[in-house]
Amino acid sequence: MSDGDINTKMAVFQEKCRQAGLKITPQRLAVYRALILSNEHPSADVLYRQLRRDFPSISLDTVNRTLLTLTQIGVAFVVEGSGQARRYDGNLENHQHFRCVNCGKVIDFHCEQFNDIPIPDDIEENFVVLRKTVYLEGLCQSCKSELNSQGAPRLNITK
Amino acid sequence: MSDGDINTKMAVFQEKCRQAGLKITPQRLAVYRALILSNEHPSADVLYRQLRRDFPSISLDTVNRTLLTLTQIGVAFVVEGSGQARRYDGNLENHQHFRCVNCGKVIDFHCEQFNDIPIPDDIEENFVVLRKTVYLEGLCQSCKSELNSQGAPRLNITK
DNA sequence: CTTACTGCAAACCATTTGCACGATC
DNA sequence: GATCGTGCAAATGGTTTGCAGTAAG
Repeated sequence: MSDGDINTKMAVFQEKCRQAGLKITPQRLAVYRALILSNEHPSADVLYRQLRRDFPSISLDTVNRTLLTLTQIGVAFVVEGSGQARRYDGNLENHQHFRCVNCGKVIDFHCEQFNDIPIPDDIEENFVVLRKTVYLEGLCQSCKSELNSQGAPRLNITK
Repeated sequence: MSDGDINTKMAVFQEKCRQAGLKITPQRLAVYRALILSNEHPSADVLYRQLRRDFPSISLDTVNRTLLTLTQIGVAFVVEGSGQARRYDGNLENHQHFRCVNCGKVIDFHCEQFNDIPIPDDIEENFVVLRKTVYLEGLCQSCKSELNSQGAPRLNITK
């Protein structure tokens, strides 16, 4: 990513913060910048260790809280299923999962078309693929109506 | 699932245990049975509470350890990313993730074809879909060669 | 009779919460 | 100056580990 791209993203981010009524703090900017500069889908801890170098007073809590905020204003998201208690599936037949971001339920669904998706050549050649699945995230039927009846839903991807 | 189906699965499971040199214990059978009877992708804790009803002496540790064993002999798997520290992604462009089950790294890849997958009607109608992604799991390039050079790899999906 | 499995307790790690101080608007 | 954000400390929840007793092969 070029310096220009980064500056643009930082500007957009600051604008989003203002729109959301969030204050622009050095910590917030630093966490967001570190996140978009990373391509390793970092955990809070990884970012924290990194940020501490340039920002010795930053705390892990702030990193955690800031990352949560970033997902809430829609400038970041949580990598598939991470941060949830480990869940097991004993059904080895080909199927897909939908996860409700509100209640955490994982619901099976089936779709022929999904099973037939080919794996890209560059992956097939250099990696060993053990599992392939389509993953959907959103609101399940009951959470959808629950949130509708409450008015403005505040979607919290990490819940 | 019919009683016949369950009995078949239990028999296959016992055979797999023997092949893997694992002892057939009442706890192991109970955990596996509870898992395949559940369609809610349970966590260890959920299974534990359920199992305790019929098996008051079972411990949460045994459930945890047994579930790990089940993934190792290939009769169960861990639901996408669950059980890992929460990881964040600040890249909102359409892309897919490959997760290495050995080192935990999450690697981005791109594939036009994946972006165009339609969401099944029954999901589209009853759920709110906020994110759609193809998720691959396996061994990355470096772990692949590392494990090759070590001889028989013992794949541990949860690591 | 040997080896592996289980249950318990303690340790560990990631995440959350309450609170007082400090910074932003 | 009011409100929100931060850092600290403690609490919580999930998972792992070491160990001694117990059960399976």
